[in-house]
Amino acid sequence: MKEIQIYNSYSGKKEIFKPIHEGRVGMYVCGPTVYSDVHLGNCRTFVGFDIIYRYLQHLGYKVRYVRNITDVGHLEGDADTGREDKISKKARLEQLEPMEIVQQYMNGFHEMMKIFNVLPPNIEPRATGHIIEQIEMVQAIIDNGLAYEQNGSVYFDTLKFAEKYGVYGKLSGRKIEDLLTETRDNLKNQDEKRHPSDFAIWIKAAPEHLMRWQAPWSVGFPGWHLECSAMSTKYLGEKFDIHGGGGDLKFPHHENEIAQNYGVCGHAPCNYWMHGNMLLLEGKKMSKSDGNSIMPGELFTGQSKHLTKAYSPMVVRFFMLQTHYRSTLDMTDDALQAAEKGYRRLMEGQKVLQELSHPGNGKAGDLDKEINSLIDLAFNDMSDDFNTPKALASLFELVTKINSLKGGQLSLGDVTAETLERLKQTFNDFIFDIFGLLTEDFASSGDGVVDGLMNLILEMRQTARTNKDWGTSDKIRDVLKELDIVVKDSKEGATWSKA
RNA sequence: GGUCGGUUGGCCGAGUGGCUAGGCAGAGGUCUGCAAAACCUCGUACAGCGGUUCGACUCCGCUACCGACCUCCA
Repeated sequence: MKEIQIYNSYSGKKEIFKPIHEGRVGMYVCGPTVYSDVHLGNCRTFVGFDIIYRYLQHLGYKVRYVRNITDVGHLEGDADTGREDKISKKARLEQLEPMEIVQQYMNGFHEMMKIFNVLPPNIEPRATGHIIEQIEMVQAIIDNGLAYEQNGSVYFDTLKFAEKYGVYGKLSGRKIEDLLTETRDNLKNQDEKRHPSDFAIWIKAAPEHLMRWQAPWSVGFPGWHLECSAMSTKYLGEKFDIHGGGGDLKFPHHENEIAQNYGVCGHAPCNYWMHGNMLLLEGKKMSKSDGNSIMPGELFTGQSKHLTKAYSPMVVRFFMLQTHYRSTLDMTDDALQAAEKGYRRLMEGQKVLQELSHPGNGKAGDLDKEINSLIDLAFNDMSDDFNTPKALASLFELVTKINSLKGGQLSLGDVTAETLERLKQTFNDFIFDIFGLLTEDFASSGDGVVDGLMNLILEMRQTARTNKDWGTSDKIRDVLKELDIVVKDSKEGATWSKA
């Protein structure tokens, strides 16, 4: 199997990927909290890990991909004062059952993932379905002396953890000494925690709190960080390969997750931590709570002050591929327009390629070699920490070759049949399997009537052209153009597409 | 304030101690009845100031600006 390198956020270095069990990968990615509609920033993370999932599978790994749904335990605002779970709050505001809220937004999330052609995970566990496991985990942490109970709530003892293992803060680059000195600044918070950095793993429910379960300490609900520890352990084991999520989850979420796993079994949950970078809008992180966000729906309709036109889901997906997952991506209308053109060029190249047929007796010269090395390069780039923009660059260079082969600037006689076949296979693999792009048929409305009419019109225009009746020919082209239909003439005849 | 990251041509975005990223836009050309498409050629970009080096956009330091995290966040 091809060797790949992964940037490990925990070590801060690229490392050669070695799965725990040969040929298999266990991957856990933090999913959304379903208390409102997903925005585009959320989508970027899941598209990013979708590509990783797809590429690992393409390489032949058997991947168990677990992505959770957070449907309880995610506290609003300051956990010390607010004490209200996001779902619960939304339910109260909207006078709905919490599960109704969860269902509504979970459905919306799934729909959006489908629109972006994000593959569903193998397991999509929900926090509320794993309360027992979480309670057991709390108990285990208490038994190991790393958590304490206070008035029915249970807190993780970060100081003890830091003393015992010395790793608290490593993922997010925090220093334990800083945590210690924090104490005096926080005396004002007359809360139940022994130390400000301690965090709740079980929370006693206030009387008005809707989501609640019976536990040894109180009737309450689990802390946010706990679910991921419990569910990843349940489905992937105490130690698995890759844990991913958005970069904004590093602290406190992932840091605390690591602490919890140590608290239960004395070691970290996974070997590789991967974090996707943020999607920016107007140079600032896209964030719902700051009001700086675009919803996918706004993008698809173009109904946003940030946009001049609508963009299709695949254009957006392509747009995301043009940037490495670890870089921030600034979304602008200009950039989307460029992506749209690029996406179409790539897909058109793919179409042209698949229509090429080899005349036989091709020779393996420089062109042949060049094509093969561009293909190799594309795979090597993907294997180097999933460098999609670089792989894409190679594909675009190949698109130029493909167009030249079609246009006659290059000859298929200089390419072997095997190479052409390999090229076709590579494009299919990359575009559909790895990048997960879908064809948006610009040359068809999906409506047989329109296609039929268009064929008729183009035939009539061809007749006019044959008779050198340029007036008629150009009129047809001009009128179609006003209808946003572009006619392209070539040696084989005219084709059309929507602008 | 603390920690970390970034600053690449008109725009978006890779990457490298000396060798073309790529996409979009722009200029010229080929093809074409014209146009579109396609193909070819082109701009010679790496925040600023120092340093290391035969050589730095790439390494080091300082400065400026931007961002992320330190609260809930993908």
